[in-house]
Amino acid sequence: MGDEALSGGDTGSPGVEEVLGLIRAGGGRVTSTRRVLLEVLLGSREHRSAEQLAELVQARLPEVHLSTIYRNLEELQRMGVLVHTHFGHGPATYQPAVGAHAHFVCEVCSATVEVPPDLVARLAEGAMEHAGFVVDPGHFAIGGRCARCAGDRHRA
Amino acid sequence: MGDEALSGGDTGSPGVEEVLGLIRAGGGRVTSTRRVLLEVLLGSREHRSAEQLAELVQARLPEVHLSTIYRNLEELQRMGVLVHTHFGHGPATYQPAVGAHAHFVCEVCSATVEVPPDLVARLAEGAMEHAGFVVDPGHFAIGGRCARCAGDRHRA
DNA sequence: GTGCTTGCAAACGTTTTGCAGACTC
DNA sequence: GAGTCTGCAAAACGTTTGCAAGCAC
Repeated sequence: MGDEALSGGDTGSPGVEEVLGLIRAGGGRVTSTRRVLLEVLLGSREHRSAEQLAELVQARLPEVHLSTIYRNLEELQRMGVLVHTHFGHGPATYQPAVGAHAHFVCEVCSATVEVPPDLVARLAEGAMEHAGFVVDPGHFAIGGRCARCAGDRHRA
Repeated sequence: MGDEALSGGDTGSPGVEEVLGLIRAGGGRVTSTRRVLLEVLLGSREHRSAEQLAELVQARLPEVHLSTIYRNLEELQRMGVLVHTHFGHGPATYQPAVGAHAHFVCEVCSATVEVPPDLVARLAEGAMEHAGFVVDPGHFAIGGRCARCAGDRHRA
């Protein structure tokens, strides 16, 4: 597919129609599955699993199959519209590439907290200095315990 | 047999016999599978997948089954002897809890680089200040591109 | 009409689980 | 002997793939 910039001149996430236009420009077809998936996906900044996305799409298009969701997610990632993150166990989660953040994820209660950008920046800077490593801020989750669960020691 | 002399392990990694003693003290049985698994596991600081560990154990005890490895790894984690890490795709990897580090993992070539302790410390400090979040330094891998792969941009 | 996309089913790799027999204590 | 641990088989889980029919262009 093309490697053109996504933005149509605005500052936020690309719109559904923009992405569909890119797909068409690259020789792809615009299907209702793709339109609905993009609406669901770009409509929020939440990260969602493939299965959750399938359910949301199926609310409007009951025939859509999970494997179709996976295939479209893969292509949207190739296009740079989405990124996915692995939260320890459980399924990968997908979110729009624009505005993707790193996350802390609680290993006890699974709560997630966005990592503040300056912390990520400091880590990325250190990684570069130490090892020439370019950190991908949208693609990792950092495990630990959230404030609540860290407070409860052993509740035996 | 083991060629290491690990004793009174309060500063270094616990020795095989120490852990076996703990198992026995908890009502567990000392089996040859457990002894060999511990020797393989504590004998290096490398992180290895369950399947790799199974192969290493099977070199000495060919009958050992993968599911037995998983069950023992799970128990050793409950005991705090081991931790596991998820490296994006692929299987989880296991390493001794003592001396566990965070890792950068290259998303292109899969190379791993240890994250320097002071960087982890700074991140952990920031996480605590920002959200009261207690980072678990042994349980996450940070994606990105290593120096070599970051140099090659798009080789289109 | 061309050929990209889809639904379905089946395979995949990793991890977990149920069970009867083997073993440690 | 009692209770833990093991091998085996099979399932569970998230994800990928092969194929023929369906749809956008």
